[in-house]
Amino acid sequence: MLEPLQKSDKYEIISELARRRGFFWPSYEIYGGVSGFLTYGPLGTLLKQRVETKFREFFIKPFKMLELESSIIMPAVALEASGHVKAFREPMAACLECKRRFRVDHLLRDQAEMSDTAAEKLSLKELAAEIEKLGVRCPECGGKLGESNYFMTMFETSIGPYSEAVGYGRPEAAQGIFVEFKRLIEIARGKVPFGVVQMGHALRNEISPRQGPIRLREFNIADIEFFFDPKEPHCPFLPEVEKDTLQLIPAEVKRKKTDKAIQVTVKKALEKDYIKTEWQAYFMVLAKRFLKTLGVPDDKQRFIEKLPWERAHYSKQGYDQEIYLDRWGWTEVSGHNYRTDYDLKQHMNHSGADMHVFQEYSTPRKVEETVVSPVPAKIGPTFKADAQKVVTLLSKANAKEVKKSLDEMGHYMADAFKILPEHVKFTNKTIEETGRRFIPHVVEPSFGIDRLAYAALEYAYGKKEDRALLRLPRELAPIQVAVYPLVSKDGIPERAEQLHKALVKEGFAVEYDESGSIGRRYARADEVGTPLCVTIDYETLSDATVTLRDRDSWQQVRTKVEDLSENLKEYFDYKRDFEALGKTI
RNA sequence: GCGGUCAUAGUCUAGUCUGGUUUAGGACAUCAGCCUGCCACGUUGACGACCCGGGUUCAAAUCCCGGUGACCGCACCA
Repeated sequence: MLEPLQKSDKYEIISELARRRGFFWPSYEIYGGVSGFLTYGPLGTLLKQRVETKFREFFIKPFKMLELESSIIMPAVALEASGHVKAFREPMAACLECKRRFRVDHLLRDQAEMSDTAAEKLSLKELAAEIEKLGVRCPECGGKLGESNYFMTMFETSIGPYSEAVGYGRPEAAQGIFVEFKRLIEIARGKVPFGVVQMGHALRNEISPRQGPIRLREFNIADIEFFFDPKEPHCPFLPEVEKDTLQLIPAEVKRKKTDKAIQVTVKKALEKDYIKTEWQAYFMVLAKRFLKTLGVPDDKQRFIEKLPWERAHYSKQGYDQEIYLDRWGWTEVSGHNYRTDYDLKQHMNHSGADMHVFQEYSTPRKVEETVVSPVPAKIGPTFKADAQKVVTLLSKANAKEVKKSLDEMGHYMADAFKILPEHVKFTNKTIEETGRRFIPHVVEPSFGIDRLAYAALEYAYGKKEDRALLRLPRELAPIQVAVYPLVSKDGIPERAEQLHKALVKEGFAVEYDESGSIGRRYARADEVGTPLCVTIDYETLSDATVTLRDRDSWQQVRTKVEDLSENLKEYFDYKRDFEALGKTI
């Protein structure tokens, strides 16, 4: 009864701490703020860098993936090709009575039982006509609906001062990879499977972003595009992970309107066809392990499949990786989509660039093939001046079609020219095929970096004796080591500064502070997740030893200054625990 | 975008209803001293705020209107 009505949730606590200590805060605060934009302060910038470094170690290095930085502004042609210009807009209409706004395509789906894809294809005029014809009404108050308008969810701009050229802020980093595919595959020396990664900003003009670092208009994304041969979809690393379990909500479970996850091994998920491609399953396991290293335990993670109408336009199968956050419940942190060859095909068709990959067979294959060849001696007299054209046409013609036509109708039409059997001859050839050409398929794990950084903070947050503590994994801590003189007199600060400099030189992220009492400084270090504090005292002056203090246990050990750097390196590489850093005090 | 609630230093907040008693009060944090021999010690001092614009009034942090932003609900989140 006496409990406060609204207990402040972790988001509130974290964002207060984040503002105060410089992790992140809303941008443009002095002008009242603009929602959907976030500024990373000094500590947040470091934290985000650490998350990205971890990401590289986890996904890029082991697979020799290529990392890329392409531009954020994209010309309209590229995004028209990718389908985003069409897909990143929503037809919306307002109810004339209650003024609520709705997505028109959703209304048609729900009220008129029109399929989602059908509704998507309609123009504004056609939508209006359908609404009229089918009598679609406001689902809330039953009022009449007003005119439909598109809301464009990409940021639009123009490129160059006088040009009419339309550009958009990229809504995903992925397109930068597809657009540059030709160069990338060349750099990869033509071999699939291979992965490309792009981390960077992406822009989406969300209608009403409201959740701090969780939903931003400008956000950090890490897209992996992993290209493979659809005829060789086998993932060789699968045995390493197939016994790992995933909390899964496949579409067939989700349709039953339950969000109870089933626990299955990767192997079973593939057998049961819950996950359609091995590579995707593999990356889902890695994603789960990755989140664990950021501090999110297994039981706070799950994967939920997107139903067909929830999926992005390019996706054949999609799972969201969700983690549990105190304020928002299950929250997406990564999306795993099977994009097939959709994007490369689209860019190939629109740009004319060849996006095929050639893969050599281990042994060349012999292929029997019928070839049609023109007979100039007969064609010349028949077609006279057009003879050369006819020869060219016939040499490009498909032998099977020509034969079929001649067999069935007695002639074959090459454009407007009527070809008779005597004009051609057929030969059987054995051709040696050394490989095949195909457009690679792609699975895409795509992470929201801002959400990851936030999740790391939320899961690190805790209290010890009423003091706030960030138990960040040691490789994520913005500041690795703090150097403190026990008191600020008798030459102790000088000795401490000396040590501070030495550690900086060794490459550690070190902080030095001599203000206030030692206890206060420890408390401050705990609050920003600094795992270790080094304290210089009178003993240091006489025997060159220092105390090391552990953030989580507040225990202390004593170690020699000369061993410090080496010991710390091993500690941050997880080769040594805190207790092994010196003699327990 | 709609409806409701709200906006005071770095942070949390008192004051707003009932305009003047306010050079806007406090706590914590920060900074400068003194003190201090290992966990937010004590002490002296300093810095620091009424979201923006308009209106009502002799007088506005306080009342009214508009804007911006935040929170909650609805819608949206491909």
